[in-house]
Amino acid sequence: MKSRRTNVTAFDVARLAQVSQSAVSRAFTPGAAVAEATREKILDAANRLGYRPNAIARSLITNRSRIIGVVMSYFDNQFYPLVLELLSNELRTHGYHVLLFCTQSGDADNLMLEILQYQVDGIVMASTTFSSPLARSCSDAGIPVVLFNRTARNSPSSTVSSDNIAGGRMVADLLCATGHQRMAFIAGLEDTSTSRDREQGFLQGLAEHDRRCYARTVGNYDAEGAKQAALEMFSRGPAPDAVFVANDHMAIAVMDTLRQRLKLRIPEDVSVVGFDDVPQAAWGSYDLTTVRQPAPDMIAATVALLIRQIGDRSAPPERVVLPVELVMRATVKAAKAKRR
Amino acid sequence: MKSRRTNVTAFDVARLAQVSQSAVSRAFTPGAAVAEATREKILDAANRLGYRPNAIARSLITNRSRIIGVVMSYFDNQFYPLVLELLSNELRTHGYHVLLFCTQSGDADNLMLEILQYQVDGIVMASTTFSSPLARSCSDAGIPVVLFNRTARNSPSSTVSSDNIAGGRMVADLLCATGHQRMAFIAGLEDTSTSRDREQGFLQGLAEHDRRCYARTVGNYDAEGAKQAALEMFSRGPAPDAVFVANDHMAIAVMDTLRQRLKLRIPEDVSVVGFDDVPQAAWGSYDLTTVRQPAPDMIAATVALLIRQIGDRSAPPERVVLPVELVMRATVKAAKAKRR
DNA sequence: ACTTTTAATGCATACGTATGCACTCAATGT
DNA sequence: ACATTGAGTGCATACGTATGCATTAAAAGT
Repeated sequence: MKSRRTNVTAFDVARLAQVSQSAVSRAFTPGAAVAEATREKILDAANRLGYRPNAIARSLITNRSRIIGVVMSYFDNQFYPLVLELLSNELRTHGYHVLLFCTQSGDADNLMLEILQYQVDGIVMASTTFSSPLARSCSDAGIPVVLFNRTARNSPSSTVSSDNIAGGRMVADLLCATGHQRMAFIAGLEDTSTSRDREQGFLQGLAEHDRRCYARTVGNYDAEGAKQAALEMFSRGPAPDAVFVANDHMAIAVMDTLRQRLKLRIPEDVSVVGFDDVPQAAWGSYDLTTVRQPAPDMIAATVALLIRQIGDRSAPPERVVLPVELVMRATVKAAKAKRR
Repeated sequence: MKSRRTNVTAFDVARLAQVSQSAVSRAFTPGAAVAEATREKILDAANRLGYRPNAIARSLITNRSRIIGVVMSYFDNQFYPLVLELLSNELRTHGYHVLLFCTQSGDADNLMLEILQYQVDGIVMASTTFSSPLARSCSDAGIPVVLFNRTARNSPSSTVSSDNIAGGRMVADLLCATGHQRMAFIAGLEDTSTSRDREQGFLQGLAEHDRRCYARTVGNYDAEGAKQAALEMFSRGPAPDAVFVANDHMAIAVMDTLRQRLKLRIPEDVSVVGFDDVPQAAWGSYDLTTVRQPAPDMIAATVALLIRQIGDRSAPPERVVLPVELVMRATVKAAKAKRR
């Protein structure tokens, strides 16, 4: 019937319930001073009219949008969609909602300006970082920022990640303990803390066993890149007998390449280890030994951090690092029981 | 320094640029009447102060939030995350942003009420439907709703899907042409239009070749469910020699189960066909023959539809159906060149 | 040179809600 | 019986922007 959007306002409800607009507002504000009788009268009228408080108007006056901006990319790496789902649900239980921004590398700064226009109460940057000036401007504006699965040195932002260094070291320990000789690493994006830390931990772990990394190529956290990196790595000299790949998404592409293109058996000819423990790692065709990131804990920490900092704007940034766990499956050759 | 959120307003900019607040507003409104000189003066002042228009306040007065509510679930089926990414990007090029709601089946109605509070300009429901009364209340409120990858009979909502029926028929044609004898179907969720339509098309296609469906179980669009469905299907009587699975996500789980648990070879012992063409279908270990949904086209149609209906609230709902394409890979046994 | 049109600008108001303040009235204390 | 408290309520205003209207200045037309 009506061509214009039919906005039922608090005034309409007030008129029907024979109270003031203030009373209506209070009826919808938990903990506000309203008599139980009038509250019910108001809720009744509201239902009758199909009234829902206008979150936009509410945000304007409270200066709280209850919206969290989330910046994310690499959706083809299943880790991130699942994180997004967990994050959305966890935020929802705390009364917050997700305004989503996808970015293909680079324009994170422009994107951030768009986010800020929406007066978000906080920002989660997953698989992305942004320029220091911008980070500072958020900090100045009192908007908490959490870098998820990334760390940054000179940033005023908080950080939630898993212990990538320890994870890398675990892989080194495992491969050494199982008697591998030529252990290689396929890196993700060179400028990400995850790839750097996993590599660093791996190298440290090898060093503790008096070993060095036998070969290294770069896959840029991309399936196609990983395939090329694997081919390159196996195209010269004696082949590695173990490859640590910086994440599962690449590790799976590497496994396919080793098997189909190079006709290698896993783990008989070469062992493969990944990182993240995405669902596909457990699929029958891969059964990939990997390092599990505690996604639910990371999300819980992220949300807790955000909420604390929203409540207290002067709270200092924190850096949360959560423990990882080695998941033993079928892509690492067991140690030979040899005694000599 | 300042402990409160430091909100630079249009008035601050106006004062610095020695103009009125109206002028500032117009400087940021494309196509508004401002002299080029003053516009530059204002933008200069805005930059100096770090001013960004407050989208919340703007929404309040224009009655346009430039936010689209997106409801989505089944993130472990890679099809949906990728759709989400495409959708977000496409909307962004049109000046819209995504408010994301994840739902684990059932509470779609409650969720919708939360969405409506945010005065979204439109709603996309992917992999979900909601109650008719609610659909009607959106329609009454003049908020366009697009059901993505779902169809609904008596709904006032628009609909974008691919031609699932034709897809199912293509699979039937393919399996018949390649000489299969016992062709089976593993369904998704029984109450989804996608599963029903794909099955219906499959059955019609078989009927046209004077064939019937040899066996049928239900996997509920879930990996574990698909595994059980496959085991059940192959546990009694002569095994099927071809299985059409309602989507790739399940088809992959089925392949793993057939190979590892039942020691069957694909396609020598049994052919498998999926639906969607998710990235994993092309992975080396699967190389799954499947029916491709034209995700980019579906997204483009969705956004176009939304924008048209936002512009003209009285525009009638539309039902867009886009063509699918058979992607031949390696999981269907080629026809024997037999003449007798 | 005078009128008519057009472009820029400012003023004032509206969007829908939350909240400080003042007020009423019933309940409690003495 | 009176003072005191406290809970409920309404009034008025503020949040930051967009926009109709009136006004002015400049350009265009004759």
